Amino acid sequence: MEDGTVERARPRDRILETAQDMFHKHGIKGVGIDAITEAAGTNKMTLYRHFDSKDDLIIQCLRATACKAGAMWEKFETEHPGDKLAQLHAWVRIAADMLRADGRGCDMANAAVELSETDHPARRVIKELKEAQRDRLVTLCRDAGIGQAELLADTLSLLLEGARVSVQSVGTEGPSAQFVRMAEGLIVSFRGTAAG
Amino acid sequence: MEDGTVERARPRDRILETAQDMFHKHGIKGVGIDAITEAAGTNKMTLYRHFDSKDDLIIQCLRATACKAGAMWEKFETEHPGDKLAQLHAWVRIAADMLRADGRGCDMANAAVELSETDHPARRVIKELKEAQRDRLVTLCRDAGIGQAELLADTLSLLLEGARVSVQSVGTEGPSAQFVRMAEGLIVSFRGTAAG
DNA sequence: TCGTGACGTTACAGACCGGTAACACCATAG
DNA sequence: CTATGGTGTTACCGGTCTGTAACGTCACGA
Repeated sequence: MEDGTVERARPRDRILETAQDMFHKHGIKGVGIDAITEAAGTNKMTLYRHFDSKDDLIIQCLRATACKAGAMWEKFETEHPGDKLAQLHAWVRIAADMLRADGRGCDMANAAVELSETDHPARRVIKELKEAQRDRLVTLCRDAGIGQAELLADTLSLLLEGARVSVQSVGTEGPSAQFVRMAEGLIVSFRGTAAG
Repeated sequence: MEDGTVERARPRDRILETAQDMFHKHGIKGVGIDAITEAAGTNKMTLYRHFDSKDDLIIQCLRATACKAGAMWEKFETEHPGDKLAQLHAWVRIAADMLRADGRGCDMANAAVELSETDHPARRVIKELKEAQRDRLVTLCRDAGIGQAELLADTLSLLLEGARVSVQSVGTEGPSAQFVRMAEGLIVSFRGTAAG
């Protein structure tokens, strides 16, 4: 038991991984259950034995993606232990790298756009995960000695969110190309007015 | 001829108006042709006599929406003739009002998220319209005497784009609530460093 | 050896989708 | 009166979608 080879994980894990990737690339409404199961090397029945519905799969995918993103935050701490300001700059750098490399936006934001029904079960999950994401950035800003930590965190959040959407509209050469300059300028500006 | 009553415009106009509204509220992939024609008080055949395909309808809707947005810019000029800085502040105020009232983001950005196929015919239209939008804001910033006009315009663009997405994820009480404070702060900051 | 549970296969239901064909209607212009 | 063009109606095509039923297979553990 428990061989857990990388190339042949359990069906549930393969489905989750494949669905995350395909939802990210093609959008939630742009990919069907059949396409996911085929790409995951399994079948529809097995998917529905592990997930109640497509909506359930969507939610599990969002949680899994958020979990991966959470791992990145731990890397900030290990690479710059104790230096919160360096971690904030690392956040900016990682964000800029994603902008350049990815071409698609944040999975949660994209899902919120696609799932316009106000009572869709995924919406509360999106809100929950996005708020947790915000709290972490606020805490980082505060620990980095920024006076108006909430305002800087929210501004950086909106800038990144906007940049990730802008990339999808006008590409990487558009306004998002200036993201690092904007973010670094804001950090400098907020550090200047720090209320220690 | 040309009675053009408001309550009973020509079918093509009714379809275009209804489609814009429904695409905006429910998303492009969330609305079918049948639903549009029924809401517009007409039928599918009439729609396909005026539009080549759903993709064509999407594109015409995007252009119509952009045209309406263009009318807003003329209002800036009539309400603050010659005073470009006042027009810039008016832009911020209008943007904030939309954030509070609308709940759904920019139609072009939403469409870019939904239509992930890189060769979708609407994508070049989205890019074209978004670039025109950016050019107008850059020009306004420059005419308002801002030194780094492009950088301010791009920053404001990303902030608004991000705010409109954030509203869909976490609602109007999230980071977008600080939009005015952020935008006004940026304008002040950029005016301070103006290179006349 | 036998049972059990996870997984695969096929087929299907029921709904919706975008798009088209054929035909009926009706106001207006000539 | 008649011709014409815009419109409405019905029915349909082929495809795709989520989700389910029934059955077969296979590994593993008791």
